[in-house]
Amino acid sequence: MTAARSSPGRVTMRDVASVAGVSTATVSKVLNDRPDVGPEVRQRVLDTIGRLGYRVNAVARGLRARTTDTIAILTDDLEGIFTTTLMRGVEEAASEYDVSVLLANSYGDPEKERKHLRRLLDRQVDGLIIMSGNRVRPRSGPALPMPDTPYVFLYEYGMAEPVPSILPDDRGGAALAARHLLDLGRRRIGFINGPASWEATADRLDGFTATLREAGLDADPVLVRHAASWSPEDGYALTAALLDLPDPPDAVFCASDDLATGALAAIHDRGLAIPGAVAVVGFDDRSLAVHQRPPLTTVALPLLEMGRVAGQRLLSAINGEPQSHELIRVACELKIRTSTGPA
Amino acid sequence: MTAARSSPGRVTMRDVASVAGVSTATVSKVLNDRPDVGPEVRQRVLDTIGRLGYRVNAVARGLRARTTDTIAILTDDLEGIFTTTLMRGVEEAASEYDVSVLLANSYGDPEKERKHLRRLLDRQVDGLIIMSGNRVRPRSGPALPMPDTPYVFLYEYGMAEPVPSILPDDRGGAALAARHLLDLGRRRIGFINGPASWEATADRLDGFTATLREAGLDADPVLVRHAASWSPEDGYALTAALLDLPDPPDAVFCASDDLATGALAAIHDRGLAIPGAVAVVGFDDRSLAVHQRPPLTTVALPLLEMGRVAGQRLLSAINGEPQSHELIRVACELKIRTSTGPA
DNA sequence: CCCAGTTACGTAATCGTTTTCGTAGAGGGC
DNA sequence: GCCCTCTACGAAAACGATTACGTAACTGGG
Repeated sequence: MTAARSSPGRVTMRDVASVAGVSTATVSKVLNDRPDVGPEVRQRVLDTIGRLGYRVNAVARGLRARTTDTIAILTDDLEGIFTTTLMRGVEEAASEYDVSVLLANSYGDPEKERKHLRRLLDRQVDGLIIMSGNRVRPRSGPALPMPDTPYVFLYEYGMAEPVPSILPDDRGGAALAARHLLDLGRRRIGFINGPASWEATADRLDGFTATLREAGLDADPVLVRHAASWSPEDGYALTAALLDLPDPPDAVFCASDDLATGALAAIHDRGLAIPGAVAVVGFDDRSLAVHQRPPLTTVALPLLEMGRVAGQRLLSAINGEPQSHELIRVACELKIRTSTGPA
Repeated sequence: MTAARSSPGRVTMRDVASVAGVSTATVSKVLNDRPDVGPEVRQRVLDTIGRLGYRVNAVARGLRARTTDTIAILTDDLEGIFTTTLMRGVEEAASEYDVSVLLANSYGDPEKERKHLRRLLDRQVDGLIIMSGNRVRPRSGPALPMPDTPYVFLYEYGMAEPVPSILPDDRGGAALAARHLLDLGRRRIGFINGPASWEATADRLDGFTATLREAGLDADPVLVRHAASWSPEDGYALTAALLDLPDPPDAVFCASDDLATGALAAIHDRGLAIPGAVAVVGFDDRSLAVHQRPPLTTVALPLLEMGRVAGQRLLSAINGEPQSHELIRVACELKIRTSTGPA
């Protein structure tokens, strides 16, 4: 008279059906909130489900319904600084829709990437988030043709052709920094940009100069430098060079927190006050920014939000909404700390 | 005469079978390397698979074969400092066996954790890695009963009852540090431990004192302190207190890199040479360790290896090998940098 | 009172594999 | 030539759900 089970397997839909005295079709309808099932039968089925502890088998459901409620994140650097936050955003968006997230790490090895991709497609994932650190080499879509599987590129620069993709608003972020410094009364603002080979640097430069121009003052070309790398050492050297100028800057905007770290050191070593004599703004908002002395004002990459947007966009594409191939830029946020302030 | 497909769906096993002039059973046998299929038929099937671009449907296979070749990582802090490296280790192990990894993040919310767990079990994952930051509250297994699903706890302290779990060898790691300092000729070694509420601190203390005792000198109780937190500030304060002693230490071993960072600052502020007057060893090997001045000698947590071991252990349990409930400790490694050295 | 239209449920096909048997034919020992 | 054992394959039944369709019972309008 208890559960009608004897085999060691999990309790299945047929068990529920037979105990509740209905057909499996009805049980399925109850589970999926179909309208054509009476209230008392529905309740009876629900009760039996509870009593037997029935849980749907997502694999069987996936086979029949041709959807797995699973998306995958394909990354080439699982340990990258920005990776986890991006992933968290994606996971949050997916969780809201009861979609699970598969993880695949390629280490940047194209062979491994293809292998993972094949395996994911074999697993019938409903969609794909393709993510990597800032790669420079141009790409033109997934490594494998995926006729029916939607995808979104996340934080991936240098796409050769239009694909659905999510990037930070580098231009707007740089503009935020410039306007902040202008608002504080700084007028000679230096800009230490990253290596020109990085696509983001062009936008950051553009946002910077455009904002100065709007304020009526042209960016002094001598105050704008491209670093050879993103390292603190380069930040140090280029800042030192700026300070040696006959007409040195009263503020330095760096295109990364690492560069800004070097800038802080250079200014400090000159015996100049921060932000008194020279204000400093970074970019990225890595955790090191807040631990600088003084704590670094910086333009935060909206990583969490980018991940969320990527997830939402992918899920809406999965749900059949028309997939645009446009590039979406997510706004950066200025984190004001003590490395800037009234002169 | 080309592919026998007209419907828009993927090419299926039946298509391969009909084109190759065999039954689906035979195709399946070829795919799974069963012995009972002749060489010429096998080749013919293989060729057709290649020509049609057939790929197995893992969902259907999973339904029938009752195994999904998927494990899940359940974490409560996706953005934790140690999390990604642990995950990478798990992913590496899984990849070797062609097993995919599902990711679930609970933010430490037990309700969310249960919800995720239910969903994962519905998805018929073959096994579970349960992972979190160093949690203090005692736990006694998964949040939900999982009759047939193997699991391994990874980097989870304070388990109330024996469960399969993986931890770093805290005792051995501390011993490594102590022996290193002894070998360098240090004789008055201070130990700044973490909060006593953390299970790891007892083992680290034990490894430290045991090593001193083996060397014939007892640890001076006055040189052993428990910090109230793991913060650099506490490291600074406690180190300062040790240095103020009438008979101050010639080396300080800290139970975390953060504590050690504070220790370095305190020693530096006293105008004492590092490692000349006082040597410093940390614990964890976070990336900040190498960026200290001087670069910090530290006991590295074997995170990657722990992840790998957890993955391998889980997979072997999945493959039917008897699952022991013992706790496995993975050896730490001493990273010698310049904060230690000849006196 | 009849009949078309709902409503509520069941039947059975189906999703794409794996796997258990069954069996035809080849081969071998005697 | 008989029987028995392999070998190589196919037929068909799962696996556990979803869903198109069929149909009995009920409804209400005329």
